Amino acid sequence: MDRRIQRTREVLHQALISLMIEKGYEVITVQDIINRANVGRSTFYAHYVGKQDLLLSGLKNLSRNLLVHQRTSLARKGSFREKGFGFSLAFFEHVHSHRNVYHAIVGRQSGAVVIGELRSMLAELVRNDLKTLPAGESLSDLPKNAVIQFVVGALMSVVNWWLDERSKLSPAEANAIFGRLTLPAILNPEKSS
Amino acid sequence: MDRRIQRTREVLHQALISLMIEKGYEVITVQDIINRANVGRSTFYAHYVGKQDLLLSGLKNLSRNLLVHQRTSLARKGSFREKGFGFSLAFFEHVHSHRNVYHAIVGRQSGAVVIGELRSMLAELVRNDLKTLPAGESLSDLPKNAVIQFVVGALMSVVNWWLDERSKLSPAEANAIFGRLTLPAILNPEKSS
DNA sequence: GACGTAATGAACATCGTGTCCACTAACGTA
DNA sequence: TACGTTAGTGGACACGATGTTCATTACGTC
Repeated sequence: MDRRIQRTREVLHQALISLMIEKGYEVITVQDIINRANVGRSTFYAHYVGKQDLLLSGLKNLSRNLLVHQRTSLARKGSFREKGFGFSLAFFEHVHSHRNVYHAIVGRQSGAVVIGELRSMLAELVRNDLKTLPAGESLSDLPKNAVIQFVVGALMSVVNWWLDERSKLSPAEANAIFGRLTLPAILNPEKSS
Repeated sequence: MDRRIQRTREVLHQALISLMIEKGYEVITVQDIINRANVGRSTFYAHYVGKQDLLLSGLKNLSRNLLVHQRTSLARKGSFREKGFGFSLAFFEHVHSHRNVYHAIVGRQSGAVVIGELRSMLAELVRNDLKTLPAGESLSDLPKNAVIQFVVGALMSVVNWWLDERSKLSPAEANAIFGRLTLPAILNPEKSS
């Protein structure tokens, strides 16, 4: 691909991210972005239809990243009960290393779009993980979609809290809390031990 | 209070709600609202600073409503374990009777603001309810704020799913699912029976 | 080095915003 | 009922963001 295209897209993404950290996604205008990126107006529209388009194209990376982590985790030995969700630790680590951006995304004043996109991304991962549950190991009389939405909501909530607490805990610790909150509800208690 | 003021505010609220049902909150403009309400532009700005202000003032009703339900529930006899959260059934019922609006609010394309407001409202209620837990009856080594955020997230998730499923279940049934998903995590299992 | 494509920037019409003001209508009260 | 007060009206205005167009220039690629 033409280097000019790569450079332009890269600089636009960087501009968006730095602006999100400063003021939050919602209030950013296309004008802000092209000013920060030092790019012509018509150039922007030659690549993206608007700021939302630019944002979503950036989330593709995250998505690919998490899918890889999930796959390696699923490949490991051990039951679901022992491992928990395969992607969640990777997610907490990703949040941690990009916590500036996430703070702008998840917190107040930002990102119905982003959050919606994140949720449907995570829902996909949760659905994958739950598929590996042998029949009888889960409380399967709960509607599956309800469970998936529940797990995603719990994950977002813990992340939200974690970021608000200035991330005093490590990703692993936060992930453990997530597990303790969600696993009791979806695992069959009698089968334990 | 002057009748003209009451009428103007009422008609503006109605306009906002009907527009939210039609197109979702985000894309509504002040122009839309005053067209629908048939009210002068300057009149709108004499009452509210923008569409968000109008929206939030409408949420006050819901908030008062839920607080009342919670108080009557707390007054009833019975342990937390038996009753669950005092406000949640009332909330599911409120969602059910205004499901058109909630569908526009919770679903895609809408309401980072509304959702944020809802969350902090619900967080307040959850915090109240958790205060009634006698020491030792809960898994208190989990950070309290994490638990609160978790419960709120779970509630929003179940509501979200419930609305997406076209609300085939009754409010009571949805509330039961909510209870089964969240209570196991926050109640001390050994103390049961 | 020549060709093709990307970037530029300036111009433009359009739309929503928020404010202002002189005028009119409706209200509450004495 | 009459009167003073307050709310609503509608048109005008400046401003800023949007999204498109086009002729021109700069840059990669082969």
